[in-house]
Amino acid sequence: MPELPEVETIRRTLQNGADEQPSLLGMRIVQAYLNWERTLAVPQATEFYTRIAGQIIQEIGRRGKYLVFRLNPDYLLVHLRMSGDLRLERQNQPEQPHDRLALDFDSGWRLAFNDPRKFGRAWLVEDPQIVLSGLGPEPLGDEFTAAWLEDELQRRHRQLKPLLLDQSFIAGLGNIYTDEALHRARLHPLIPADQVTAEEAGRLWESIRVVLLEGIQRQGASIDWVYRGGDFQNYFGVYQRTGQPCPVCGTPIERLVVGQRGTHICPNCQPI
DNA sequence: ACGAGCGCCTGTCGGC
DNA sequence: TGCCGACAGGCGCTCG
Repeated sequence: MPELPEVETIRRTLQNGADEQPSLLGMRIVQAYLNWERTLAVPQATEFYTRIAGQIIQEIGRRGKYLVFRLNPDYLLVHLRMSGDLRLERQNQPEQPHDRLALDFDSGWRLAFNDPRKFGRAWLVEDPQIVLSGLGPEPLGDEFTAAWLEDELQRRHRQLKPLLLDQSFIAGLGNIYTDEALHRARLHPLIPADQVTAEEAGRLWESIRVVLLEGIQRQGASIDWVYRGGDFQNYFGVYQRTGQPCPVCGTPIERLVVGQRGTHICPNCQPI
């Protein structure tokens, strides 16, 4: 379930707490568990256990689709990939199927990293830049301006959709929000970046931000069996709406494959 | 530089 | 009912 709005929703919940759960801030890690070795990218499991014990959650940040837990002195980074999720629960709760990694705190709470498909990863590092250095700008940050986007598009010849999905170009967009942003901007996913006009680039810039902000406002999208409580899925214009009418013009939504990813467009609003 | 293909994994769904 | 392929919110790697 992880694109920028979903990861941001998880970050806010862990940082601020929610109805039935406290904020993680200030909690001290007393023990770590690893059920699937490959979930931990670095360091080795034995070093991980001894190094993370005793560290305290100082801050919970986000960069692109990465959650960044500032400890002391290390950083714990988590990427949920396709099916990852984080659960905060009491330590007397039973382990769930597909729990891959867990942290027990001095408060009696446990943070569990559940990930059926095992694509998710965690890193314990001194410096988060070791993991994050290749990422492009934050689409909701100050660096990401319409002028920047227009300029960068002019310098590339890639198809729009694979370019927007490239985390080294912009950090945080995934399949859902890319399809939604392109639809809102009335741009076909296969258009070469350098053929996008200044006006179209401005539309795309605005669309990316609006779609991400709406996703965050609706606490993300909940799809399939991975449910988190967000309801942005009820407001999709094109994503997973093949055959249904475009909310703008009523034309049936079409599905195509772009860069091996299922892609949804309105053929009327998004001509090639 | 860029795109296609594939690997990593498990689960769900639709068609036969 | 059971089997089988297609597909899934991601990304890193090869190979042209």
